[in-house]
Amino acid sequence: MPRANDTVATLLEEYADLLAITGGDAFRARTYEKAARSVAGHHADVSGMDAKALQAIPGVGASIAEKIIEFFQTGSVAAVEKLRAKIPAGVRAMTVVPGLGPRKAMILYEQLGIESVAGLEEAISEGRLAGLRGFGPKTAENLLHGIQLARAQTGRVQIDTAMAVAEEIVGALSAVPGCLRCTYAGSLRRMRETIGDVDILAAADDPKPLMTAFANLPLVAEVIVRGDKKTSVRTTAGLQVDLRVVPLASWGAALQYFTGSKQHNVRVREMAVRKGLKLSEYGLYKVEDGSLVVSETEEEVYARLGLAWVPPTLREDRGEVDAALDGTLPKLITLEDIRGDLHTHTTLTDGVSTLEEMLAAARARGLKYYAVTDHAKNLPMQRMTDAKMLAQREKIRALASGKMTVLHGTELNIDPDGGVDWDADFLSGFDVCVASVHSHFTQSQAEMTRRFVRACENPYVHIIGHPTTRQIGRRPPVEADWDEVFAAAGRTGTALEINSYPDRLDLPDDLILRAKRHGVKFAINTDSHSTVHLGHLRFGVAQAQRAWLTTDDVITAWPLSKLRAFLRAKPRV
DNA sequence: GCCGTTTTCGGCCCGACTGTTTTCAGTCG
Repeated sequence: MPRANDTVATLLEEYADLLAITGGDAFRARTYEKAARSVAGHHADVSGMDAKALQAIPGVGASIAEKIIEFFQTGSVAAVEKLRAKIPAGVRAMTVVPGLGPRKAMILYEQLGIESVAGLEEAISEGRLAGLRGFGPKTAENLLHGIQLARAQTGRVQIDTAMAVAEEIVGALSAVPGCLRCTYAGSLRRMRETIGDVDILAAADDPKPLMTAFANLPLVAEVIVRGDKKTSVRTTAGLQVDLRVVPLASWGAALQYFTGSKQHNVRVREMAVRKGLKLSEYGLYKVEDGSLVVSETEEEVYARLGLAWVPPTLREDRGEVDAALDGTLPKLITLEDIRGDLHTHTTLTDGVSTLEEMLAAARARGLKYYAVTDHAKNLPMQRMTDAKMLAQREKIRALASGKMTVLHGTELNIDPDGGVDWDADFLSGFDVCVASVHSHFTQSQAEMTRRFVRACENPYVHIIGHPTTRQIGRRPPVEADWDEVFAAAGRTGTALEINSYPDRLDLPDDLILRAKRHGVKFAINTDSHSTVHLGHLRFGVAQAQRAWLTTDDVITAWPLSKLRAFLRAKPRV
């Protein structure tokens, strides 16, 4: 089950959207949005909290606390149900289309009766929007483009969503009597950035109890197919999950087979054929007499083919089979190698956890160093000032103690020309500066490239944050000549971020690979806005693995002294 | 609806961009 806080946050978000669509007080809608973010980022579980405890959460007052309690007691909230009855779910769903907000969605519904993305697409192609106030030809064109963008994402979910489902199922099935082994495989084990469906693999002598337990899990909405070897279900959130049960003797071969990727497996099976062997999900066999060679562990299967065991994150047919053959697979960076985080926020800007809470949570995770990098002043909505920044620095210096070194930094805004928020004098006061693009996403490729190159050339910019600025499923990456940007980063000693946030994962793995060829170093950061986001680090590390990175490549895996030397080297550019 | 060493009422994250309008509404970060 999802975290109770996330369930509540989803409900509050929906209520905020419905308020906005029905044209209620905009500030009221925003209040619910804020409360949703705050609840999602709250460290303690809200289920079972009383009104007093709930109201201690910032942004939650008497009314929202009451609704949360009502939700846990009755399973629903009357106020939400009332608005749900007024507005078809499809109207809200239409606002996933970029450029279509609540006001326009409501106009489309009221004037034309449109209540789905498909209905909107049809209406546009039939020209039915013409004449509708506020919907000119350019708007229609932009909406069509937005629909394409939204559609490209359908059917895939963010990696954290899939992981939560998979870990819950593995946990539940592992407890079933007779279950000998259970784990997730497929694209989730390879840690692809989004997941189409979840593959669960289990080993048992008798698959029936596992299949029954699986089909009866609380998160299962529908059983799609049910058999002895395989059962497929759809979860209440619409995610397809396949369970395959194999004999323990086939475990290794099955795990290898169901982890994929398809292209990787094709390459591995070619190796088998050349050795007079045949590889299937049941094992590695001799072609001549059909006798079983090995099948119990993945390591054995790879070894018998003359290959080193290939980490799942590398299994994409990007040269890993050859590397496994001649023993040149990299020693991949792991979660345990990470020593620090250089991009995090607090309540001083848009975080929902205080400085003290963030530091305590980071310490609890055993980080050796941690940079607080709240937004800089040129992002107007953050209302940052020089005085606030300096006051935060004083506070950090006063709080700093113990085994974790706290660095004071900021997340600068790269303006359209490549400049940043402050002058050299003020910038020199920071221990570390991340610089990110937060506006003017649609510049030409040449302008965007120059913008990034100039930012790299700034002696006070140590890290470029979430370089492509994409938001998976919502906003495409900006267009730049990445090789030119990477060359500038390499030349100037500017690290590029691997942002671990599940809807960013930015740089993506293919661009990390390209950047590495230019000698670029990387910072795996969480961009945490709450203590619970610190756990996203695993997803950033996985993207780094997929790009073959080792600890040498990642500055946040370095000891503090080496990191400091890297940061100090920058102003001499 | 929330919140307060400016306020228990009256603000609230502010500004830019876009397409549409002929003075501005909606969307976005």
